[in-house]
Amino acid sequence: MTQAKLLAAFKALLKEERYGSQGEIVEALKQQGFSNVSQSKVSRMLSKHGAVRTRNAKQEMVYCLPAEISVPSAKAPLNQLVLDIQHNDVMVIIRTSPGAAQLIARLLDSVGKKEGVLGTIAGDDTIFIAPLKVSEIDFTLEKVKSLFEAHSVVPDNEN
Amino acid sequence: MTQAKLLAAFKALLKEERYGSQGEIVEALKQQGFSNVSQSKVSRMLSKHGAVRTRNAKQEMVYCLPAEISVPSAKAPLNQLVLDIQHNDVMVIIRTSPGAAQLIARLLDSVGKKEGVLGTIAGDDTIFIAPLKVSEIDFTLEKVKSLFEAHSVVPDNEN
DNA sequence: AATAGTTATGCGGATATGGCGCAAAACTGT
DNA sequence: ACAGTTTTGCGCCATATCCGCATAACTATT
Repeated sequence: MTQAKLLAAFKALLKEERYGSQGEIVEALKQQGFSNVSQSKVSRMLSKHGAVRTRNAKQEMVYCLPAEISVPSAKAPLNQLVLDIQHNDVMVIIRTSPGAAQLIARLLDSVGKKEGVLGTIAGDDTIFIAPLKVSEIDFTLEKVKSLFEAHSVVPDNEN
Repeated sequence: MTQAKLLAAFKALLKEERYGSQGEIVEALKQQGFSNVSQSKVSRMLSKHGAVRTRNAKQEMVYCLPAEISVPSAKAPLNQLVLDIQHNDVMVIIRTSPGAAQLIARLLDSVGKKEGVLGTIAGDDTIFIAPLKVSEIDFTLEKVKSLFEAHSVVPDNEN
């Protein structure tokens, strides 16, 4: 859905740490083709995601996401524990909130081969995922991402 | 709320392992004063909570809850990881889904003294909680319970 | 303190989500 | 095949969330 893409773009913008007003964010998003963005919507997105206004390297006041949500709330969904999904040619690496890696890894193990996950190993806040086939790591990556990214489509639920 | 009470009563009934049909469950719940229960509702509650039909000690087919929800879903709230809260005179003990103890303990630490939590130590699926004051452990217990038992609805069904 | 730029929010309407009863279909064991 | 039991599609309703609009609140500067 476009909603998920908007969110991704939104977060990416914040990561750049160079937008000083909500108006600029609206502008940037529209530039990317998102038409349904208004200042009030951006305001709400910002507060919803706990964004803060801080000074970047140039001493400008800019919006950014807090480095790390140290402690999620009791009613937050589990996928919020997944902070980042990286990969190289042969494995996928997930960073999680501190202490959540074991749990998330267990979840990944449970979906297992259907999602292209051969196995996982988890520390405190990091998980290594071995893809079922190294040559098809893109498949694994996509499956893993869709599992955690904000309300993805869940296309296959069948045994 | 009555909804929460219904759920609690429902789970309690299943724990007894002596109800062999959905009709019996409806009957038992009505007996307890819940009027808004229908067979189809029970059917949906059962599947939503992953109840299974199994044989009890008397070899009768009865409904019961699986011993342990091994892996929660990605969009389930964190409080669903808390499976049980016990206590004695001097400490509170929480059991969690496997691998979730570290995470939940961290959450408890973050609420800290305000909620009567002096400190925690966590293994894989168990947490020991030291109350701020042993003499006021009831306070701690209540706070901890309310933190997680807000509502234990499981938004988890697919297939 | 006035001002201009920026942000938060109350309001009302639009959507999305989830729960529910009904009834019929599907299933189960005998 | 049958009677009891369970599931499920459908439509309806309650609730929650989202959103644009307009305006109030706020901030920094002068």
